Order: sequence, then C-alpha cells, then structure tokens
Amino acid sequence: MSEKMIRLLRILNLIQSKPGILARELAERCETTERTIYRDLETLSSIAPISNMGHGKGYQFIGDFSLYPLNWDEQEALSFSMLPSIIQPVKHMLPKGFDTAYEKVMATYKKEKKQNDEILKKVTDIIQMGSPAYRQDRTNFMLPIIQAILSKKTIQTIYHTQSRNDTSEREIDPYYLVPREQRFYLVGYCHVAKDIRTFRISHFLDVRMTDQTFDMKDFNIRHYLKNTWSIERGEKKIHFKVKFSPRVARYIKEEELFVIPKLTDNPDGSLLFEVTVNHDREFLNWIYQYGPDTEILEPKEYRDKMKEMLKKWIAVYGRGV
DNA sequence: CCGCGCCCGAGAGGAATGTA
DNA sequence: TACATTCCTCTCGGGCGCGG
Repeated sequence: MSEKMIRLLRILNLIQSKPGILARELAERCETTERTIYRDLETLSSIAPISNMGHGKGYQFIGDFSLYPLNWDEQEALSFSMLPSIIQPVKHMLPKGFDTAYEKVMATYKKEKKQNDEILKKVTDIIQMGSPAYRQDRTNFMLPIIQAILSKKTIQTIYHTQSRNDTSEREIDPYYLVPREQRFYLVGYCHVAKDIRTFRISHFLDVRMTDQTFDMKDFNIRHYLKNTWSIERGEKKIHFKVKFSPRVARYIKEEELFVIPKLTDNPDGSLLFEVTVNHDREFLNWIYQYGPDTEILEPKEYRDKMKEMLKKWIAVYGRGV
C-alpha cells in the first residue's frame, strides 16, 4: 500500500519535472515494470489530468494542473515536513525509494513556495501606498505582512501609537488587511494587549515575520467590524436618523459604505438615512462634508451638539479678521 | 519504437474455516 | 480459545498482439 502510494507520488513528481517522460523511463526510475506504470497511470488519471502526447512523446499534465498535487496549505506542508522524524523508528521497514521520493516532493514544494513568494512580491509592488508627510523613507511593510497573513505566522513589530505618541515592540498575529480612507489597516491579535487590535500600516516602523504559527480560532472579521463606520471602534450603539436634501440624495445612494444603512425616500425627494454605529466621530465627519444638505434628526443629543458647534463656527467668522 | 489492452500465473496477505 | 490450514483476493510481472 505505502509502496504504491510512494510510487504514485513519484510518478506525479517525475511527470511534473519532466513533461513528456516515457513509460519506460518512469518504470526505471520507480524500479518497477512498464506494465505496473500503465496501471498506476490509470489510477492517477482519475484524480489528475495526465495525457500522453501520442507515439513516443510520453506523458504530461494538461493545462496548469502541475501545481495541483503540491498546492499545500501551511498545515499540510508542516505535517509533511514532520514526516521523517515521525517515521524514524520504522525507517528500516520502508522501501528503498522513499528517501529520494520524499526529497523530490519537498524540493518541488520549496520551488513552488518560492514562485508564490515572487508573485506576492510583484503584487505588493503594485499596491502603491502613500506615506506620512513627516517620514522620508517609504519602507513598505506590505510584503512581510501579507506573507505572514497567508502563512499564518506571528510578526514581530515596532509600532508607533499615535494617540499616546509612544513607540513599542509588539508581537502580532496578523488576521486581515482592511483598506479604509486611502489607507491600509491590519486587524490582528496583539500579544501585548492580549486582544484583537487594529493597526495602521504606515505606523509600523519595523515588521519581521517569525517562525511561530498562530491559530485564528473563531475570529470573524465581519462580526468584528459590525456597526463600525470606518475603522474606529466603540462600545456604544448609536442609532442615527439623518435627512439628506433632494440635491444630494442621489450621491448618498452611491456611497460605498461599510455599514449598511436603511434608506427611505421621502415624497419631497429627500432621503431618510438610518444607521447604527458603535462610534460617533467618523460618522459625524462624514456627515459634516454635506453641510446644510444634511440634518441630524436623532439622537437629540447629537442634534444639540451640532447646534453648539455651528454657533462656535459662526463665532469664528463673526469677529472679523 | 511506443502506447495500451488482454490474459495468465506467481506471490503476498487477509479472511474464513477447521482442529485440538 | 488459540493456532493451523485453506481459500480468496489483490497486485505485479511478463507475454502477446494491435495500431499509430
């Protein structure tokens, strides 16, 4: 059984590394007969698109299938890499070809991984981010962050916390990249805070991937960002009722929002906009840009705040230059 | 030369059965 | 119940022949 498994793996590997390989050569490399190879190819044909190229041109995969047998996720790669140490005690019982077959599979895996890394590097080069005005260097930490997210590895970082003007080292399990307002944010588990936190990518001063693998457990990004207007999260549940004038109603409907509002058209063409958010600031900033074309109906508390703010605003312009 | 289907026999290993 | 024997099944190897 295991001998056959090894041979099948080896055939896949051989066809992958040498498309157009002949049955005779497959038989030699697997130390078996052509007849057995034909039988194995029959078995493989049910799970892999192998085709022969006609008289004398051997076997190869159809299309881009070549990646299929090794397209491992991190867990699979890890378990396979652990295989030699597990089977060490019974090693003498294994057939002769095992070591070379294993090495070839591992070599192919590493080659694929390298190719993936190169593609990833190109992708992160494509994502052009802005950088803070005060910083001259444009070090882009997208690559190590995306790599770490994909391979589920903890990152060792130096992060600048704007609100406390504090720079600290912290280990983070990176979960998701969240684009907001022309910026990227990283949502992940912070080992210092021992909780889920949101980090602004441009505030990282250093990011290094470690060898430590993490588990996301039952974290749900949709649930995490529920009722969050943009990125700033709060514990409150504020239900806003806002009216937009007929002039801007059309634009409001086209806004790409992260929180789904309830929209009601009024007979006069104005729009009633209802939404529940867990933090007020970002939502209010969004409202402000529409000036007199918007009116906060509820909660009354925010209606009053708005009134106070406008008084101050008028006061600024009322005293002359 | 090469691919491949068909057939048969050898050998291994497991299941079923027999025996003390 | 424990062990021995027989039977069955599966896999592999090899020969043969057809067809490209």
